[in-house]
Amino acid sequence: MKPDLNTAIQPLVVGLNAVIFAASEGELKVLVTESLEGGEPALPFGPFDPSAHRTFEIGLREWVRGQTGFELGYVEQLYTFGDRGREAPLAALAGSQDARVLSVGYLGLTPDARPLNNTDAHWDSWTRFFPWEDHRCGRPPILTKVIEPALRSWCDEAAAPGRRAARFDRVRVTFGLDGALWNEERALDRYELLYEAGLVAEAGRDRGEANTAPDGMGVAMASDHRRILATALSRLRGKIKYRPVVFELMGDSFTLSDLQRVVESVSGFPLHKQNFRRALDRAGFVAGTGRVESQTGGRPAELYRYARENMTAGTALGLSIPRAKES
Amino acid sequence: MKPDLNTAIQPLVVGLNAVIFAASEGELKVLVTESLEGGEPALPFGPFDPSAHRTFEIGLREWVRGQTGFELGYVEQLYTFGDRGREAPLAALAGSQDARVLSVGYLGLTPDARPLNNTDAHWDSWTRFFPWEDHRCGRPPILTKVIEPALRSWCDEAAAPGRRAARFDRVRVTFGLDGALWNEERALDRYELLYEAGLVAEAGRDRGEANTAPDGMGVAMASDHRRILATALSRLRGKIKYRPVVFELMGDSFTLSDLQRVVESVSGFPLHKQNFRRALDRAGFVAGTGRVESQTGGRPAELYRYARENMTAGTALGLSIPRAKES
DNA sequence: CCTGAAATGCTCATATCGAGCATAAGTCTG
DNA sequence: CAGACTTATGCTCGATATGAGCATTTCAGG
Repeated sequence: MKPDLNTAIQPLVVGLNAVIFAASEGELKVLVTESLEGGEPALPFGPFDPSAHRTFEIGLREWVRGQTGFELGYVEQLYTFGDRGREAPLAALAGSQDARVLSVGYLGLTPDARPLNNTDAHWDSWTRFFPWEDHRCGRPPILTKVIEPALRSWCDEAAAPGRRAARFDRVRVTFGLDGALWNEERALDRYELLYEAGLVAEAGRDRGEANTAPDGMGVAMASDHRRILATALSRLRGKIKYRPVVFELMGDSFTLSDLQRVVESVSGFPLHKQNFRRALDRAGFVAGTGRVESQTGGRPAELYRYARENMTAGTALGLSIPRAKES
Repeated sequence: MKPDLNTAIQPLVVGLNAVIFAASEGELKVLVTESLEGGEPALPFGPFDPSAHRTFEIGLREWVRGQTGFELGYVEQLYTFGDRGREAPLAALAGSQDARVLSVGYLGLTPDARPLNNTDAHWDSWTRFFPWEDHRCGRPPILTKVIEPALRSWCDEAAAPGRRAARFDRVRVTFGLDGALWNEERALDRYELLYEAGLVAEAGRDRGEANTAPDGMGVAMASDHRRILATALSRLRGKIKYRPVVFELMGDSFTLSDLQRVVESVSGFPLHKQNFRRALDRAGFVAGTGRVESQTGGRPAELYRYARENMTAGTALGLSIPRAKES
């Protein structure tokens, strides 16, 4: 086990990918750019310049500031993507056809979808890319009508009966079929399974084959960006339950319904309002400000703020997500 | 936001670091090597060769197999470390003094601490590196006698009173002082705080200054390897609660006490035996095999196995960790 | 056969969770 | 302006989960 660090033979290029989420009007939005040749939307992507940046995070914040004109708040590293093949569309841009492109994905959160001083980029709802993940108005029809049957027949395509059973079991847990529960945190697993089954456009594209994806399976993204986005969504959905990160998406003051709408938009599920509020103040996450918001269409709602000061206690740091039964 | 991917000016080298955990005799062990010049133990480290390896994970599994002669089971990416300065001790080994070294850290789990066909590497208990994290026999004396007072005076050293309060608040939540609870998942935060406060040997070493670390603060590791190890421990401690990963550390059959000892060794806390068992079978994680283990020193214990088949149901995927009061 | 050591079984008070009814306080409509 | 409608907010109730600890079982060893 002696370290034997050879200098890489194939050139390596390292980039930074950012999945930047913001909430606007109770919807979780993601920053995407549409400038690539292929016409496919992409995530903001920037080079990592080792001579200029002391750390990844500093580099990331710097080019986000430069490109969009705003400052990132919460930032966390997601994953480093380095599979061969992912570079093809990007290496061309880098000018070095033969370079292996690694990219370090970051998740960034910012309170509201600010206007951008750059015209290629815009805020887009994540549901455009993962329509099957949005259960706020009940189980999405695409799941029942298209995805389930397609996955079942994908299972049957497997050669051996054992492999068929294994495939089906995976489908079952991942998509919550036949009595299993839909786990919103499994967004990445679902995307990967759909990719494997050839049900998203990237699958055919990456293999240079014809597109076998049905209609309605969301918008394909450049390179493996939709996978990175799925990683970010999964991570955010999980994190929200054990760290008070939602508040990074909220402004200084908000109504509890605003907060609930954002959490619903993140998790993709409708929540039980009263229980959500009970959990909130049991945990001491928020404090009332005394002011009210009257444009609610009903009784005015009190404005709350994030109670940072309470968070130092040994209390739970996560939000409970009490799902409501139906939309 | 046009992608503007310059080829890096400073050479980049990417390595893979593995934190490989195994359980042996109810203790969580980590694979370390002692071969570096500095005399400091290090984590297994291998080059990532982009021309040979299609993915990081394949590369990792391959050199672990080559170096140690065994196959990794569960593998998960931890974090990519790329701060400037971390490379100094490693670049020398790589032969390129000026290269920037990134390393992708991986966590690997394997059922038991197998003998190695390589003599530099050996299995070591993690407690050697983080003695303050082991609360199985009560709060470790080093915390009360050394760390707490040192951290309190570090807080007082801060210039402004506001900064003092901020420091203290951080210390308080991180180390569970003054009524706050000790959260075992914060192992990384604790290590980072100790580093900042100059209480671990790496702090002085990295700044080229004298060692200000008190005795008993665990064994320093090469480069930022102790930080990587802390990352892995934190991740494992968290993961164990919401994915059935402990079983990756167990053999085919085990007694419930074996399982409990491993969980205790991971979390660093003694567990309430009866409640631990109740939680286990409520979740359906394990199934009895009918066989018994008689070398227990008391009533023989039934041997159990991991009930993979139950895991497909929509049940909770995490282990509950019901702490016992005292050792 | 008695004793100590674990393993295993069971109970009880308390906290938490899921569900839903009831009331309050605005806007909107005729 | 009254009544309908909408959203906010308060509260209750039964089902479950959790923390704590007592009791019983089943072995090894003297």
